Amino acid sequence: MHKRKDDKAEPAADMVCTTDDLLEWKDFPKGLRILLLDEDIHSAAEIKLKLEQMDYIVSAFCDENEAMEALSNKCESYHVAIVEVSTGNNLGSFKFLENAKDLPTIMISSTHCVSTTMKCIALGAAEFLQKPLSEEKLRNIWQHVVHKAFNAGEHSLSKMLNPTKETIPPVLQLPVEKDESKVQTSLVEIEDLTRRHELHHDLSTASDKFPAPSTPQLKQSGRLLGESECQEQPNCPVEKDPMDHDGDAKSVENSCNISIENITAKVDSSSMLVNDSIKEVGSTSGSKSPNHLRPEQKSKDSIINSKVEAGNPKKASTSNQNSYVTRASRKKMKVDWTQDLHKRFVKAVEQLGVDQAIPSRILELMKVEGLTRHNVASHLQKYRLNRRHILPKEEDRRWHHPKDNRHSTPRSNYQQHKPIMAYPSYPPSSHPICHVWGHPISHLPPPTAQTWGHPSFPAWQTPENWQWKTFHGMHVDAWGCPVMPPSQNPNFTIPQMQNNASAGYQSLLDTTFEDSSRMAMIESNQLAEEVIDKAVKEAVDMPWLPLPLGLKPPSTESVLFELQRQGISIIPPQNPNTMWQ
DNA sequence: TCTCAAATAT
DNA sequence: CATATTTGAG
Repeated sequence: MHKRKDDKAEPAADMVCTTDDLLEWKDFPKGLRILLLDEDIHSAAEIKLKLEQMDYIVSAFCDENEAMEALSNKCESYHVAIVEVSTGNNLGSFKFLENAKDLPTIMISSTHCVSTTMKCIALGAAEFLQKPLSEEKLRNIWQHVVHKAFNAGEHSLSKMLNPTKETIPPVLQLPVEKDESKVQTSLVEIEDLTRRHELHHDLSTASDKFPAPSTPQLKQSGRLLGESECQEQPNCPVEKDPMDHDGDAKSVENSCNISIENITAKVDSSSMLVNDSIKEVGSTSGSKSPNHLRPEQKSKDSIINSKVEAGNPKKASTSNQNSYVTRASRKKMKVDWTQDLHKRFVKAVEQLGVDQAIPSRILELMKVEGLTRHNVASHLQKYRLNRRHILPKEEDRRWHHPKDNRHSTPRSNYQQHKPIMAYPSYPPSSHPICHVWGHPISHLPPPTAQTWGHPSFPAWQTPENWQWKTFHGMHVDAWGCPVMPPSQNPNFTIPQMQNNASAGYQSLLDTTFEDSSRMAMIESNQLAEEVIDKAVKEAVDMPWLPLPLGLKPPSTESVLFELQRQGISIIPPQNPNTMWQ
């Protein structure tokens, strides 16, 4: 965000219009000013003509530099840009695109190239249209302006209503949040706005109204809304800029604060996973779009825009028509506990100590925008439940695998191993376990930062399958037990993993013997003298039994010597040879 | 506020 | 039908 502004002395092409402007704008799309850039003069003329027939005001350019110049000079003059991407002028077009950061830019091309499209979108293009441009497509471009205004409007409205508070509504806007009111306000306005435009465009098809741009859009933020659902999530639409809100005491923390949305985004780009963290309960397709757009795009308002961009307009149902906004605002969000989110959760829990982990604190520590205490509480409930079920077993298993201790991290308090004395299997949380093997027990927040893994990507977890439902064998670990030393690659095989059920029994068998003897050793140490004495005694008393481990039969010489010492010089004739053999 | 348990949604 | 998450009560 900030980056953008600093980067290039952006010709304040920003916010060409706001919701207010739109409200004032009587016959809205009419008079929309469009900057058209197409190197092909004919094409340019053609498009221009079409646009003008729709009462748009068009400034056509065939030269990219001219266009850019125009942009920088009279930036305020355009509401939207349409830029042609031909195979020959790729670079130029992109340059323009990059330059027109704050101007909704629609890329057009006669060639269909996914990667180019991707690139455009990634660079912040609002849409990518393929030639020939249908009238419908062109007619719809005004929607980008609305989206733009919409997003900006949220900012300003929020600001106005609550200058000190978050400028931007939390990504996840829940009904209970205080922000509700102001958001609501903006929603109402927007809704009103939409109504008015519906009147104007009465004749167009329903899908023309609100449904997004004509081209199926990528959800840059990695989520798709239900196809027939509202395309925008008025209450959670704006990209959170950590620095941008919450100027108060929390500001520092906020640097690592993260919205659910952002978490998702990060995951998306880093692990190629697309997980929606929160989605509308009602939204139809939970379809995950496999789009991994480069981070660059984040700079622009792309995240917002893209999110705003709806799915397939053709599917837009009539239900959109009335109060889609209102409905959206009411919609309950479902928190999807992605591995990332869960990771945060677990981290928080561990920091607090499993014992003292309560929803409110966890929530604080997690620093996830929009997440509510309820959400956390719920998850905590499940978390505890799970541990209750799984840990005992796990402990049992570990009880037989003392050596595993070597790898367990101090933090994994609930992975602690059983004490020597058997005790009913309770969740470790209910009683701090004393460690037999001398491993540090810290259910308390380790003072030092993340010692057991990368903050955003603890290694102990297989990203894709953090949920026990997916890989039962991984449950315990998946539930956040840092069982392995930090590693660079979250996917590599971890020793601990092998000891989980999922790894099968082989490893169990493999280690049993060693573990047992290990145990024996330890016990021996503990009872050192007793044990040794006993062993010796047994050996002496019952020479016919195999000698205890570690004891060797005396040498003939030493025996003879001892006998002699005791005054027995004559060895009994009875099979002296077999006596010790 | 926290927890537990029932209700719901996927 | 099972599981995950929300909702509601104590």
